Amino acid sequence: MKGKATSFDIAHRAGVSQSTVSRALSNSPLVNKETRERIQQIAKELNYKVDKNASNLRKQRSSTIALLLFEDPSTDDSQINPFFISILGSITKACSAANYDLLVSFQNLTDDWHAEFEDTHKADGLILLGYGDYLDYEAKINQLQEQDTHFVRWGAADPKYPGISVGSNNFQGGYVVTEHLIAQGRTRFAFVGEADSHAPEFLARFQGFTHALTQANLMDQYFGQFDAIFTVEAGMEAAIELFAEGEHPDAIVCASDLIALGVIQAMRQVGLRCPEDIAVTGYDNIPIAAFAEPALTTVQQDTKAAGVTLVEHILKQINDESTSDTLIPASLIIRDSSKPYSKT
Amino acid sequence: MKGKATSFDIAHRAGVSQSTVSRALSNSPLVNKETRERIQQIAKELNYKVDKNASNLRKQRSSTIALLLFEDPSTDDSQINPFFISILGSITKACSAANYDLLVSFQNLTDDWHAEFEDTHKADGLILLGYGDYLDYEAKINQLQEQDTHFVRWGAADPKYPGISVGSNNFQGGYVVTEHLIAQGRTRFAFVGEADSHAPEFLARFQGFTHALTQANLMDQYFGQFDAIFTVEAGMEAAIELFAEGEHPDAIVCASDLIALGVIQAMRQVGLRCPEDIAVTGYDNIPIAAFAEPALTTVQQDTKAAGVTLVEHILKQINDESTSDTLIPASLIIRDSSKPYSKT
DNA sequence: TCACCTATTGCATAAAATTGCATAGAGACT
DNA sequence: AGTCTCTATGCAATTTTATGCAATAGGTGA
Repeated sequence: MKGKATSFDIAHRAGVSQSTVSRALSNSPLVNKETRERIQQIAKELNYKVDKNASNLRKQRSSTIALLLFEDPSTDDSQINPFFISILGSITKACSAANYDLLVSFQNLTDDWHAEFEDTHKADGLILLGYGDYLDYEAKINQLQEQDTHFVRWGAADPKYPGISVGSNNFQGGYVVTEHLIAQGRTRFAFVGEADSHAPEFLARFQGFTHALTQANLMDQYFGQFDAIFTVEAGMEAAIELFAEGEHPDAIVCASDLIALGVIQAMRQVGLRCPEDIAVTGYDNIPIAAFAEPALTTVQQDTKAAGVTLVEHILKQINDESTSDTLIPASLIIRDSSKPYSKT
Repeated sequence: MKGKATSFDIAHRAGVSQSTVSRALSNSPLVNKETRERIQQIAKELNYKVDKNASNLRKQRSSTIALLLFEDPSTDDSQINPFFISILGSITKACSAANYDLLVSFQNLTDDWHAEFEDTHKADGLILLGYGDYLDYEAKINQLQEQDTHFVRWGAADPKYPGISVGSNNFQGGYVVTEHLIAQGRTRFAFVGEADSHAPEFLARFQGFTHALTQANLMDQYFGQFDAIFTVEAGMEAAIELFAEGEHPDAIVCASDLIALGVIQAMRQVGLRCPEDIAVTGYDNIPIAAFAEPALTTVQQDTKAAGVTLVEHILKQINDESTSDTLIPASLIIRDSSKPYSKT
């Protein structure tokens, strides 16, 4: 009774060999239905659970995947991007649906994470999650590839890096929100948010934005792009700089919801109204967006699909099936901050 | 060369036995310094990593702890309470500092999680995280206890449940924020947020609130407590109900930041100003709180300490040291929404 | 010289499951 | 009866590491 029961204990009680127990518990057709049920019954009575370590050791796979989250070291520890949290939720669910466990690790970029997980058989594959240039660590990615480690990374496909990626279609997101503003009658646009290779997500949104403007022949009234990292403060500062120019646009597309909230805050300070004077849009659909004043029009990334797809891809790799880069479409959420003039 | 190197490969190259390799790599003093260094050198060259499964099997412990997050099934999948996310970040760091891995699992309350982790040797201990009444599942907690599973739960100490707990001092948090408002000259108080055993955290905040009022002899001007779950919408609805009574308080203490934002929203709709007419305070210090209009006075829970303490406790249990329930103090963050009348 | 001690190292085993191969028994067909 | 097939089961090897115990070598003191 003392100590956990092993398959031998069950074998003894059932009067069969231990191997039969193992087979019965994995529902092998090799064992007679009645014996199987009897064994399963005894296992339940003894509250038996297979020892994962022994099982993994023998099978040479761990039924575990590791999630490595790379944080922007510039931000506060505790302020993890809510977007990743949301993906995290959907990843855990997809994993448990596939009977996989999930190891989570928040990395700082200096760790030698590249070999730790699959080499030690702690995990069968890795999911790499992070924004922007965490993949500067090209050498490590290359090493993963060389070691035949299974991994998927979050972000846009990039020929610079080996391995496959799953990402959100930021170009399309930037495009649809701009298209929407144009349809509402806006013509003089500005974009707030970094738009360089350092922040590829923001850059893609910006490119979708300019694509829509070009298509609508509005580039001659383009007000410009103003840098801002993804915080409220940065949005305020960028907007103040923008308004310092005297004239103002009638629509501002922002690279994130927090930036947009900062822009609206700054507008309030200089006496501009949203959406009457300037329409403002965000990106991410954070919980507060619906309750901002005015309610924020924004673009929502499908985090559920993102998580599920990431897990699907890594499982395929583990099973030696082929996969390819995937882009997940984003959807427009229309609220008050982009209402047309006429509504005033 | 093919396949990962094992300790036998190293033993072969170093011309020693496998046992010596094992000892050398764990820095055992039993092996000669030079041999040890030579072996470590070879291990590095071969890019050798101990197989966790074999090691765990032999040692009968996994150096892994499991984090079980219980969600409120009523809320959206992807909207995990940011407070828990923040704890999650600090837990992962505390774990990796202690050389433990972290398995994360989001549970729904129907799973039979109670035995899955420690029984299968996937983890040496469990951290149970969740709000309110997830512990209704008293039977399962009791079973954990009976099985001698190591676990710590988040929340207030509660004699009803076995096992130890680590929690935030919600009573003290509710008390200090109320005390602050009193010091600012407010006298007619209301509280918005559920205050029953279903939401023990909110209840404790409420009790801290009434304690402060009683101490200051302000209970005769008490406006009452209005139910609201932790969302913006709920806050708005509760405030509307509150204002329907004709007169209004001059201070509203809310059980969460989102509720407070809803209350302020509702005030704006009926033409009441914050803080000129009514001071409003929140709880949690969510990222948006500093940038709300007005900036929100709130109470911040020390998530870093929370994570570290949870991990400390579970490690102590694993090492058979004794631990006891712990309460972590919260701190007041003063911003504009609680400014005194005089400032108007 | 012998007994004994110390410092290292090797041997053998245990940890708990999975799985290829061998085999027993039952039934069928010649 | 002999052989063949098929199913269900058992045997034994395998996975990799950690560790108690034995063994060896070299030195020391009586």
